Amino acid sequence: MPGKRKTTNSPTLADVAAHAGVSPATVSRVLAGNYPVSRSANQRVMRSIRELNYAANTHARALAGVQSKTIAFILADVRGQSFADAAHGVEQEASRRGWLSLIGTSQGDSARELALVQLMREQRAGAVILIGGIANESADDRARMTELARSLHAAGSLLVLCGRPALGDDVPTAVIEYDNEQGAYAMTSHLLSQGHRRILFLAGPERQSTSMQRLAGHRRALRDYGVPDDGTLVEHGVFTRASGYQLSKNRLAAGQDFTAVFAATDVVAAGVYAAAAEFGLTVPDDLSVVGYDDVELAQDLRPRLTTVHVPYEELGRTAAQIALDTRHQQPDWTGDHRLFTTHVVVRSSVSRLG
Amino acid sequence: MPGKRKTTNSPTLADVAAHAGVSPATVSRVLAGNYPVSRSANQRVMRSIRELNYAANTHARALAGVQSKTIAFILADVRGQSFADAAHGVEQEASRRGWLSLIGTSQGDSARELALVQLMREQRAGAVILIGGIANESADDRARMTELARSLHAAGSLLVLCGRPALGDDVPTAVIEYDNEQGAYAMTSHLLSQGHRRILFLAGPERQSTSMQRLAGHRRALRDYGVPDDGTLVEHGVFTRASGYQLSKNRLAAGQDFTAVFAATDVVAAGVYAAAAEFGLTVPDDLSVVGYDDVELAQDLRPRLTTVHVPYEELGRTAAQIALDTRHQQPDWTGDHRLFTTHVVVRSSVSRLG
DNA sequence: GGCAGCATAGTTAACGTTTTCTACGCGGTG
DNA sequence: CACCGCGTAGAAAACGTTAACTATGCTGCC
Repeated sequence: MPGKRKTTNSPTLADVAAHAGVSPATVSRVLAGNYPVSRSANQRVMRSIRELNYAANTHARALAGVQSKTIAFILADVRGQSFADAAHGVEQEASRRGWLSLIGTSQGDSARELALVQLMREQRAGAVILIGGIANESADDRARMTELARSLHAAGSLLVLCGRPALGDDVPTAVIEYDNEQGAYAMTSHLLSQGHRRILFLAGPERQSTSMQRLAGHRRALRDYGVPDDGTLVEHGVFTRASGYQLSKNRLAAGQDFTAVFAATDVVAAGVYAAAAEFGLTVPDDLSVVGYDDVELAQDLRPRLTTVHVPYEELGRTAAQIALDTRHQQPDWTGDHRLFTTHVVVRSSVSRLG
Repeated sequence: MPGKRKTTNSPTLADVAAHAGVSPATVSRVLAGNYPVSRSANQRVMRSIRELNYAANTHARALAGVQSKTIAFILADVRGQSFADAAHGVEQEASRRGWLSLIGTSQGDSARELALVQLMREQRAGAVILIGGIANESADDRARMTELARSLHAAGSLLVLCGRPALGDDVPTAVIEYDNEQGAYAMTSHLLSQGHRRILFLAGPERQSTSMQRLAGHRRALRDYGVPDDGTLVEHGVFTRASGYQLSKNRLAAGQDFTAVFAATDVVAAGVYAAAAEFGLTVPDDLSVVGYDDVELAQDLRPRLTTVHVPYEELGRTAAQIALDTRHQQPDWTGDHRLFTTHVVVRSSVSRLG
């Protein structure tokens, strides 16, 4: 017997039409609701849809020319609290408008990120949001990303940089940033004003944008205060608790030649707390510790952590808003740029010296 | 002048073909690599693709019959550490195989979850993974979810329940669970063995599956030890730090008639720590506290939190594996079921009484 | 020297929608 | 009473791919 070609099939619009005794066009119209359809036809169609348990095929729909309402976002890792907050902002705003979110994780790798953006482009995502800093981005990587931004824009989509520096003035992207450098500057100033002169800075990866910006802010503050900065008080690691623990443990084992630690991230600071405890040091009496991000954890650490507040969720929400609002711009549009501010949240992890 | 219909357009496969001076079929073959193509044609096509910056249209591809390699997962909120861990497991396994992840958040709402599953079905996702418990699920909701599971399965996709009880024996779903009830039983037994008799249980929402299972385990342990359980030592809230703080603060203000608190979640326990501190109570001397989940935070709380370990990331990874491996089953397939075990991690937040 | 068979290439019919175009009946109007 | 317009319906042409057929030179072998 001649069977159907495919074995597993969902009912199609044509099936519904046949079942309801109308044409496919009518079913489509009932679904879209943008064309007059008689009461009786409408009812029959709705009934058939329910009985056949019909689900429209998004792919066919997209091909036929309807926006697919999918937004993409790419971040290093969903497990980081700050990333998760930003992702939540994006997702919330998107779903509030009935959009679906495609997600990809880059592990902070530039090549993988590029590949993901290309994948999202193939999916015809309405916008692609890049969340957080990126590491080891070569000039070539930047050129390719720029090209992707242009392609996306030409296709009526949009590349959005969230928490990351712009690609260039003439690149059609939206960038939603926060003042990373300024936040670090303010924090180091705070430490300095409390009398600290030897501050160990626990940075992230050497060539990671967020890490570099925070380190730059720290250094500028040192310079402005005329505090020597010979680079021996900077350690590079990754943005994890384990890294903060290991790095500070090593330095402590080698002899404590600093009175404060500025961890590039709150979770790194948590690692510092753990190491300090192992050496019998109490925070902040024996060692002051500060972080960056102001995630919930900062309030659970004892003593509560002094840190820099970053409005991650708002950042994500704004990114989604801009992404969804400013697509389909003029061909010569060259971007939008928002800068959020950060501020120091003083809690109890810094002592006053002298 | 007669312009093109659409204003914003990406180059199509036909454009590439024209540019390279070959037929569309040849371009498709070069891309797929499943058919012999001459060296020269191949090169010309690749060159044209690069010059035009071509990106294949996934929708057209999917329509023409190629699996779109998209997996969907739905959870209550990306911000929870345990959810994030599970999501990470899913995403990692998916992307390792070259699949993309669609994500949706339900805020723990059953109706919204149902709507999301339907949306994912319309997207023709290869599998739909539901992560974490669900609240207020009515019998009707369950019936509708069952129907969706069947539709998904009939279409060659699959519904996967991760960290949530099965829908029924004859429903074609994969379920990846951990022993929620047993973990709570073990934890309460531990508290009991340390001499605690009056234990305040801080549960989640009244009709939330995870919360109910944990509470059930707690109660069974109480029963087995012959400890009275009149329900006055159970409070319902939500799985947040704020909820744990408020609930325990209220009870403490009313007079402390318990020696230990079993928080349904580690972050709830963090709230308890905060409240205890406000009342001048030290953990564990004045009050023992335990949690559930064993997220990273448990190690940063002071004293370090005794809790129940749940392998969230592995749960997520396994869900994705099963989802991707066991699609396209026989029509009469009725599911897969995995049960992970939990165990108590003893740290320093419980004192020995008597 | 004819022809089987192989390596390439092009044609064309799907795939499941949406969206023009047409088409048809019918009530009201000049 | 002819005709216009309106409300409703269907036919058919896209949309951008893939894959099943055809088609066309060649190579080499009997």
